[in-house]
Amino acid sequence: MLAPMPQARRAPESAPIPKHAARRLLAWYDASARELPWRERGGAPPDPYRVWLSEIMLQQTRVAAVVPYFAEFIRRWPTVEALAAAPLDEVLAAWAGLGYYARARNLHACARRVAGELGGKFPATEEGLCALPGIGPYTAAAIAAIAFGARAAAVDGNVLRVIARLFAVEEPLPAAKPRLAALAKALTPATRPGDYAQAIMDLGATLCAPRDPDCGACPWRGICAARARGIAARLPVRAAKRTRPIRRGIAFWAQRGDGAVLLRRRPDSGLLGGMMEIPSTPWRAEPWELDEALDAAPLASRWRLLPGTVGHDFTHFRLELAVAAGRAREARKVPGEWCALDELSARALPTLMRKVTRHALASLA
DNA sequence: CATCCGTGGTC
DNA sequence: TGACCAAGGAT
Repeated sequence: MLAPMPQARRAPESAPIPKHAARRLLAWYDASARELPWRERGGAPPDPYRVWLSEIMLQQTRVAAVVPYFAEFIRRWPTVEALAAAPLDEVLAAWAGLGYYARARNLHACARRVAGELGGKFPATEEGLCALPGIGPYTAAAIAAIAFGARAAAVDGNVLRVIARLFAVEEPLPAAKPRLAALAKALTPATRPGDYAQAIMDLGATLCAPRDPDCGACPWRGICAARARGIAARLPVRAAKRTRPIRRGIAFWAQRGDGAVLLRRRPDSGLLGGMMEIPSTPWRAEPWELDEALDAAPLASRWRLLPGTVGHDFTHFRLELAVAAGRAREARKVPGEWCALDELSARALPTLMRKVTRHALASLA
């Protein structure tokens, strides 16, 4: 029987770590760093509250989308104690439009933990941070490095891409993540780890972009294995995704004589958890007939289907929502709550429901 | 590990 | 226009 051949593949621990890579990146960062509201200038010590808030908002969300939300949150709740004292519903309403609403619920829960049992102080270690709601491995490392100067490697999507290219790792994600994370950690310097964490993410967000990377301007152009082999643009390799199914439903736009609209609160967990909505049928693959949908209507009325539909793409499915309009003749008790039209903007309505509102108002105008 | 969570930008 | 994907976390 033949003995198995030894693997020719290099173990990750033995991959050569380029000398001075971190120093070179930091020099590039010092010369090119963008000015962002949560970034300290002039060597002022970072405020862990601001670092934490920005990192939660930046999860799977672009800088441009976060900037106005960060400013508004800091204006309304300048400290973790202020945020902890706010009603959850106000926090959800302020978060509306930013997406991934579990982040807002966890944000609030985390603020209460820190302001309460932790005496207003965020933990300074990755382990301590990771135990808090809404803080996972990436965010814990980012806060530990940026706010507390710990030598922690914050490995996000940008870093995975940069490292995959730097070492020309062709193994597909997500299987390659542990290897890439180990390489990222080995590359992290003991000096200025917070600036380094932001620098490598900045590199991924600007020059080392997913497509058409600007390798000629990269501080690592001389040491990048993928660039040397001409394969930078097609790394990292990702496993194929499946196509999104379509779900359909009918939303019920119920208006009272005074113009108020009927809203309903969604369950605390799951899709759009804790947010407000226009009541609707369940969402399913098969289209609905209006007659059949009336079983799910929040009240009896002469419902009529408005022309057109509202389309919205979630991560794992596309939703096509028709809208039925009806009048509530009496002020009798119905499930949910009535909301005046000019107060809708202040409610915790996710983007999908704002689309429904816009659609209904345009059709009825 | 796979799946579920929003939204907006980009080509 | 459809597909990709972004400073991820919870389950």
